[in-house]
Amino acid sequence: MPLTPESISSLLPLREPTFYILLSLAAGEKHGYAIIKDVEELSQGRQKLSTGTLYEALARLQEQNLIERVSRLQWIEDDPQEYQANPGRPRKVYRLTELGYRLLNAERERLQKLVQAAQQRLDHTPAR
Amino acid sequence: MPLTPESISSLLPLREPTFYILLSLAAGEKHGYAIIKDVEELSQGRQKLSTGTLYEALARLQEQNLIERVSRLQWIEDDPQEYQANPGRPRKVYRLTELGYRLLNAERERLQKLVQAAQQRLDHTPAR
DNA sequence: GATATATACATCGGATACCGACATATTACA
DNA sequence: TGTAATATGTCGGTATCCGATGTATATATC
Repeated sequence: MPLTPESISSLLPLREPTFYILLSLAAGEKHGYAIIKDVEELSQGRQKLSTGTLYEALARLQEQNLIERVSRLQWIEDDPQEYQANPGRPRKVYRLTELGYRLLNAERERLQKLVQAAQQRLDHTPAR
Repeated sequence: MPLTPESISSLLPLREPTFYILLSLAAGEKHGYAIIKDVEELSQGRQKLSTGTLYEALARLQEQNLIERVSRLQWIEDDPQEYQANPGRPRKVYRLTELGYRLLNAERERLQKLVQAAQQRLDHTPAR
């Protein structure tokens, strides 16, 4: 059952891998395996997605209407050169939905407030 | 088995409720129920800890050597006025350990970087 | 044409933390 | 005696993560 825009905050907080997956897709549509590599780079090696985490998350996010499949398989419409440079199993490409963008932004804001609150507490507390 | 300082990063990321519990204790030692109320205020109503979450987390964090019991029950050494103003079941008071402080700081730094990375991505991405 | 290699997708079982519901303990006060 | 307030503790269900394992498609090499 797809979610309505109203229920955004009920999906927060996102767990780390999920947040990174959405963040990766915010920069442009990608297929699963590319997300794994992008997230590792984006996080400077801190977040290595396991395939289990990734593909389960993609299925879940799709069901929640936060991401959607780009209809065609990527390699089908690639030109031959591009195709030869990217052999292998056909790819499934995903992109953020409008709702996905909003969720990602909501989570970013939430994290920002959290960090600020933590900053305050820790700064105003005598070092120990 | 208590953890060594070296293993700090293996405990990250913390989940939201756990982070708030440690953050609450960073401002001074507290008993469990007080943490629940403090976190609700600290998070401006966003994080309401269930008792299940709280007391399970306290047991876990203690085992991990991130927090420790203050030896006495609080009400025993309270002066009578204070005692009469705080009736009820005896309290168990906790405080952060040195390791707990370091973990909390590590997590705050990690979150800060995450927020920055997200900020960059979302700012450099065409609005949609 | 068999085998190896690289890319990519998918599923499964175990582990962990969260959560709401429920139960219990201590004291004051009517 | 019983009710309210404060506080701690336990249990079963659930969601997500994660590593291990398996499968699919194509190229290259022998």
